[in-house]
Amino acid sequence: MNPQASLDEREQRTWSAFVTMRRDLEAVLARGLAEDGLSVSDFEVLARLGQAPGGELRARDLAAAIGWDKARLSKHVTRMAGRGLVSRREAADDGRGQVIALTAEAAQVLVTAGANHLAAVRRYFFDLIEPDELDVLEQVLSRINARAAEG
Amino acid sequence: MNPQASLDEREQRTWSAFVTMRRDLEAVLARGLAEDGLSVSDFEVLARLGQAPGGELRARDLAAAIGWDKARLSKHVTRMAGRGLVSRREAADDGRGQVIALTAEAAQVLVTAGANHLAAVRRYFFDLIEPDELDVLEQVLSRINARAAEG
DNA sequence: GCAACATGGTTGCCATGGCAACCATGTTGC
DNA sequence: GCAACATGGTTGCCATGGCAACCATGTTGC
Repeated sequence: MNPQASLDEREQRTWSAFVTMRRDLEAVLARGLAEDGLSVSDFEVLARLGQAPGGELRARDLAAAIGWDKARLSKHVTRMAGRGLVSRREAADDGRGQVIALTAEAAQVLVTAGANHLAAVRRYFFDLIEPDELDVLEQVLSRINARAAEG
Repeated sequence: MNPQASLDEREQRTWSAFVTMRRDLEAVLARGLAEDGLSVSDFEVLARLGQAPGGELRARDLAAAIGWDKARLSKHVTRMAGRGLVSRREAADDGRGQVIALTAEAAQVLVTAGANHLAAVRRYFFDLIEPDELDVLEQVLSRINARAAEG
């Protein structure tokens, strides 16, 4: 049985294109970041820290901001700390808490990698979308995210 | 430095929504498949085999069809075979080749899981997209995929 | 002010995935 | 018909990620 039997032909085509896009766009962006020595996950962490005041965040808040499980963040931060990209210290106001901070080295890496990544996002995404198409995309994305969030 | 500095506000918002969508839609679909005992990867393999004549494909062709590295397929098929979802045999016409086939049990699982997955794809994706928006999406996806393919 | 509960993080276990090395079989050019 | 190359798969190594169990610290209700 064809599991897509009750999608019409156009929907099947679109869904298949969507699945391909998810895979290939991710791959192309990952390759770009890899040239600066970062994985997509590394970059998510660094970019978020870079946006935070002082370049640091509570682990809890960082995890929430990038949508990760706390276990995933804990383990990833351990690896990144080993590479000198982040540092950890205890939270002043909560005996359980950890504050994760960008290192000076990571701040440098982020400048370069961020610029390159941005160029890639332009090249592989925004350059291919007309303004009126972007309107549509925004609408659709917001509906999809709302529904996914409600479960 | 904010790595998104040269995206305008609307682009930043859209990109952020896009990243969220990739993560959350994937997660919601994965949870659905998990209820039928399958991972997204399992389902990709089974669905493709289910579409093939006789429910079987050369490993090489299966990997190409779902866009996987041959090593990834090899290892995943080993695990799936261990769970009784696929079987392996040598290709008649190529001493190097393996033919991967759906088992009878997997064909059953695929009927149920396929229907459930399809319902989820409707609920979390197509139900939220108007026909004219689907046109736009198709166009944009095809451009993005073409560019990602050219590198 | 203490028991019950909530929150923040870490660790272990297991499945997953990328990449390179490897091995075996096929194919090609001469 | 053989050397060089190509193709098809498997394995090893390492990083990654989900989930549950666990431990420590905070908070709440009484």
